[in-house]
Amino acid sequence: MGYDAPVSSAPTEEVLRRVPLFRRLTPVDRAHVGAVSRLVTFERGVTIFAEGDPGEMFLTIIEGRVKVFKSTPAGKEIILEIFGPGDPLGAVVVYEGAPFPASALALEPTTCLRVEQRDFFNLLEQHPALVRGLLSGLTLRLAELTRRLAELTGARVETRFARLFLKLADQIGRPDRGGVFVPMPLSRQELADLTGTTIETAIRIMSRWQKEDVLHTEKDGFVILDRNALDEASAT
Amino acid sequence: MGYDAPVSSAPTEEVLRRVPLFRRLTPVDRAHVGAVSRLVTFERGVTIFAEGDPGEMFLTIIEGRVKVFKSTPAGKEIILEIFGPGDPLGAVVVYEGAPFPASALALEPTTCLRVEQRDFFNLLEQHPALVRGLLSGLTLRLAELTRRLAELTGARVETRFARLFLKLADQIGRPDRGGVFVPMPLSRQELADLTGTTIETAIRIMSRWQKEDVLHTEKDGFVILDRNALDEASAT
DNA sequence: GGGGCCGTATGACGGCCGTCATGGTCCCCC
DNA sequence: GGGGGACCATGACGGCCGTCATACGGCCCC
Repeated sequence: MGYDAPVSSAPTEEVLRRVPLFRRLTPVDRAHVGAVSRLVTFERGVTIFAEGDPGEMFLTIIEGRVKVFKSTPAGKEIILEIFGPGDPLGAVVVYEGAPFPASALALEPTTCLRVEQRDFFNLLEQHPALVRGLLSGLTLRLAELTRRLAELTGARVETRFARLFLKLADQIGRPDRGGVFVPMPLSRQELADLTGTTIETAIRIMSRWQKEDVLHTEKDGFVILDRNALDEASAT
Repeated sequence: MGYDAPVSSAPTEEVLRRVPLFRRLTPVDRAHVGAVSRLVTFERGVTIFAEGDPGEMFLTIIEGRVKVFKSTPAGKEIILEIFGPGDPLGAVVVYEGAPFPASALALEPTTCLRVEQRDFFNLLEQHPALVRGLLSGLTLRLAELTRRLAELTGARVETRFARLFLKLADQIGRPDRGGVFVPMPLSRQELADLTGTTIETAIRIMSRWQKEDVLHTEKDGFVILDRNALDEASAT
């Protein structure tokens, strides 16, 4: 097996059951899915697909974290989403011919389930019920993007930071280390890309919050110590 | 027929043929669509649906212009799209239970074809091919939104204005009045909402361009006189 | 005609934040 | 140990642009 290409192997039934889109299929139908799908792995820092690439595959994250981002006309990059296990990648291009509108990069060692576009189409025809899940996912994605769009406008950077951490806290936070621990390590640059600002501004805000014991940065994530302060900042 | 409710009537075969999603159906199948759809009209300034409303219908614009917008947490509004004849409204909520993520308002006297959500679902089951069109539309919408998101970030307001007018020129502009005429009247406030800025800044930019003969505002639209200047500003 | 409202227009002011520059710390690798 | 790179940090400066205030013309309607 080559080491310059992603490692590829057949998925087990147990793995398929963990993919939301395929969960409701009968075991027999899942076997059909398994026959046309492969497990692929990506090392940290590897580009999974790039903006403009032809959308010829459908991926679902099994393990790991992936950032989906887009470059601005000025050359900076803005992070659209950070996806984790169970999230689909490339559902956007399920109909033929459309190129990926954004790029995806593995933030951690990542394993994905890959289905070629043609096979995926056949699956959809055999199982129209899958379409419901796809539409549902696209819809949620659209709603989330419109929300982000509204947020980016006019709000101060600090406000956007506060909202970002509040969202992370609600999604994956858990009580620990004297506050709410968010187990997602992000560099200052990535925080800047998530909020649409520069690294210097990101550093300034994070430094101040560190000093004021609002939010501490740790090796493996962040600890929110003063949620009230974030609520206040997010309201401004 | 009540005057406090939108006027409603049955669509003709000719109207149905003008809806992209139904164009490829056989006349017989279109008759089925016609049986469950109604033509509704909205006067200028009327809210077609509001953010948070339950998504219980699917609309397609037959005639008129509609702005789809979302309010920011600060209470301002940002225009996501301006739709015209043939464009779908509410395709976002085709699966049950999701509320509209944005509001829609008629910019002109507008006629739409309305299909109730339940009927629309039945249509999809009978004609799986329609799903392809829906997925396609949602995908394009997503790509457009990600593009807007990338554009909004970091770019100067004047740059966003230039890009907006260049896009309008490419989409609906035609040579006339000594330049490229864009037949879409938009108030300064609407320009501000489209670019995510304030009305004062919008006025300042438009006034300067008016003086410099880059872009003239007229009753029924805009005339682009110096496309080079816009190209230059959009590159900054 | 006058009053009110809407859209447009213009100026003053100030602050957020982007840009540039510098430096520190940690880690890897030669 | 030294060099280099990645990431974090801090200060100075300046300009874009948001906010506030004011004014003017057009239109509707009493």
